[in-house]
This record gives sequence, structure tokens and C-alpha cells, in this order.
Amino acid sequence: MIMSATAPNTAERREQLREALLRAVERSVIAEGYQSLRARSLARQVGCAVGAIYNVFPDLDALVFAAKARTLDMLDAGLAAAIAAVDEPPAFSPQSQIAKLLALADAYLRFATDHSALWRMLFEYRAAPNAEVPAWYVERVSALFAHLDQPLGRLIPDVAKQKRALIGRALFSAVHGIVILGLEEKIDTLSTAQIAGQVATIVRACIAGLMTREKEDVIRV
Amino acid sequence: MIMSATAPNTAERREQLREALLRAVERSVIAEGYQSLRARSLARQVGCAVGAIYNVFPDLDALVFAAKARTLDMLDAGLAAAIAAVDEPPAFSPQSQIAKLLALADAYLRFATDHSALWRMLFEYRAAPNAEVPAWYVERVSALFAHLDQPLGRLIPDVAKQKRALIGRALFSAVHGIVILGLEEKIDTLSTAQIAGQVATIVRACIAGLMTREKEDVIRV
DNA sequence: AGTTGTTTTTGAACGACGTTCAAATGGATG
DNA sequence: CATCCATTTGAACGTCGTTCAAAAACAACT
Repeated sequence: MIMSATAPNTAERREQLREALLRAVERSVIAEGYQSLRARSLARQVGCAVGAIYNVFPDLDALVFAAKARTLDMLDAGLAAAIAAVDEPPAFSPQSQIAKLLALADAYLRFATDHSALWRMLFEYRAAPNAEVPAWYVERVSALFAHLDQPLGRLIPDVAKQKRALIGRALFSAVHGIVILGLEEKIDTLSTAQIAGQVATIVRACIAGLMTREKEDVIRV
Repeated sequence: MIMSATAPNTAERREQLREALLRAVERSVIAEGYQSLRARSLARQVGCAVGAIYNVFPDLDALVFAAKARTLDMLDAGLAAAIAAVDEPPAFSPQSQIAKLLALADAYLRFATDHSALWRMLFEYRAAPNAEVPAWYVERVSALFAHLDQPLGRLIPDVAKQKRALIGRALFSAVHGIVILGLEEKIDTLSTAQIAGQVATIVRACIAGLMTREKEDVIRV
């Protein structure tokens, strides 16, 4: 048999190497930041040759993007858990929907502070300038926004679905911006509690603004 | 005289080299992005030796940070102009203050799209992981937030100054986040008009929320 | 002008980086 | 045991930021 020579455990070994490399990336990023990732260091950590990396990933960028995908999954799961933790009252109440959005924002901030190195990798690591972001990655990021859909849909059901999607995305981005600039220069600027306060204020203010009777004066999407 | 040997035009020449290098950085960033900055290429462009760069800047990071400072000045001037362009009515009106905040946000988005390469350098370029951001740079970034102070002070004068400063910073950050995520993946996602709509919606909603009678339910800073 | 002493500029050299590819390896087949 | 081919290897390549001994430039003085 010709095929069986290569088939049996070779794919499995490749998969093990991929997994080991991804774990090494995560360990390394947590320990020293994504800026210090080195092909030779990763190879040493997983006990393979430098060239072996290129047998399972086209280049380091692809390896880092695969690691980013995993971190994105963690973040996604964290957001889902935060929403699920808010208990739904039997009768509809705006308060519980607002609570969901606040919980989401808070979970996002917590993820950024608890896993700051990985979170920074997620949003700061950039591939080669001309090379485009993989489509599946853009997709995964957009999926994060979807968490806002249900609570937002109940709070402003009379707004068209498309508009709501853009508003949800904008609200998510707003929280992201506060977290980014809040954590940017950790020294002598803002405490985590202050950032949490800013996040809560903006979310509450936005929702209040969006729920006023004169929505048309506010919504511009 | 011993001192005059070094003094006369040597400082001037250093200054000229600094200036030439900064211009080369800007040209290069605009043309190919900050990721493609190379010491040898810059030296070739300004007609000096590679080592000469290190006579006027401690390292490339410092050169880039100096360039960032210039871009920051451009941005600051742009925001100031946007505010100044809103004409103040003789009698106080919330509308004109809101118009100022909207003009600020719009100017910020326009700067990001009009000078995207420089703007990206501003927020994406990171120095060595352990090396800290220079204090004067943090100061300059914080100065951007100050543009919100006056209009925000007139819209919610009963909120303590410190709280207002945090709210202003949060509002600025929120706009920044929308712009960042909006421009991130330019392909097939959001148009500039859509981003502008998101920005306007969030700013309007926040202000409306902040100006409700029940401020205490909203403000958490 | 020539000589001296000091400052400034230079660019070859260094170590480290991501990536490649000819050669070594290893396991299944005949 | 010999053959074969997919897989793995690590030395080698080109490029990077940065350094520093040597060269050039300059000012002062004879």
C-alpha cells in the first residue's frame, strides 16, 4: 500500500505539534508579551526544529492568528457566561435587559484585565502591512457583537433590525475604546475601578438616550 | 576658546537632521505604513549614514515617538478648529454645545480617515514591551480629552468637575473605539458614512442620557 | 600654511531575527 | 536487508536595529 506509508499517525503528529505550538505561544505571550515571540524560542519550548514550525503553519503570522482565534473563543465564552448569569424575571422588565448589557461590558473589561497579555495580542498584533486579515477572523470578531442583539432587541424593539445591529456594534466598540485607552498607560492614570465606572456610565447613558421618546433625534445610522 | 569649538552650528545641524528624519518618517509612514520603517531606508532618504540617526535620537523608538508627537499636534489642532467652527449663539443653548461635541467627534473620525497611516502609527505603534511610554506623551494624549471640557461643562454644570473629566475621557474613548473597530477591517464591512452614523448616534445618545433628570442613575464615576 | 587636539560622522561589523532548502532521518514495502 | 519516499532537520541566507573603532571635519594656535 502506498498511501498508508504517510497517512496513519502523521496527521496526528502534525496536530500534536500545532497544539503544542499554540500552547507555547499562549505561555510565552502571557509571560513576556506577544512582542517577544520568537520562532527559535517556540521551537525550543516544544522540542522541535525551527523549520518544523513551517511544516504546520505557513509562517509565524498564521501561528499567532491561530492563537488569537483561541483567545477570541475564550472571550466569546466569557461574554456568553456573563449574559447567562443575569437571571431573567418572569415578566419582561427593561432593568434585566440593561443588566445584561452592563454585565457584558463588565465581563469584557474583566477579560481585558485578567488576560491582559492575550487581550493585547488580540487587538494590537498586526500582520504584515499589505497582508489582509483572514475572513474567518473578521467573522469571529463580528460574532462578538451578536451578544448584544437579544437585550438590545428587547429594549428598542421598534428600531429596525439592521439599525440595531449597527447600534450594538457601536456600543460594543465604545466599551472597547474605553477599555483600550483606560489600560493603555496603566501608570499613574486610571484605576480599574475608574475604568469600570466609565464603562458603566457610558453604557447607562447610551441606553437611556436610546430609550427616550425622541429616538429619531438620536439615532443616525 | 575651548567651548566655541563645538557650539556654533553643530546644534543647528543636529536640529536640521532631526527635522529631516522626522519628515522622512512621515513620508515613509504615509507611503508604506509604520511597519515598514527601516533605519537604513531613512538614512538613505535624508542622505546620512545609518549611525547618524543615533547621534540625534537614542533609538528608532524615540524617533517614531517624536513623529507621533507631531501627528498628535496635527490632531489636536484639527479638533480645536472643529470646535472653533461651531458658532456660539448670543444666548446659551444646549444645542450649540451638543453641536460642538458632534463636531469634535466628526473631526476625529475625519482625521483618522484622512491621515489613516499616521493615525494608525499613533495608536498601533508600540515600543519595546518593558519600555514605558514617555510621560510627556501621556500628557499630550490627555490634552486631547480637554477639548470636551468646555461644552460638557455647560451641558452638565451640576456634575463635579472631576466626574466630568472622567465622563469626557470616557466619551472620547468611546468615539475612538468606534473609529478603531470601524476602520480595522476596511474590506466589506463598514463604510465611512456608517461609522460616522455610529459615532453620531453614540454621542447623541450619551448626551441625552447624561442630561436626563435622573443623572444619579446613570453616572457611575 | 601646518600642526595639534577635540568633536562629529561614518559604515563595516555584530548578534538576532524570520524564513528556506539541501541533506539527514525514519518507517513501511518488496 | 535494501529501497524508497514523506517528513524533519538545522545550517545558511538576507535583513533588521544597533554599536564603535576609525576617519573626517573643524577650531585654535604657532
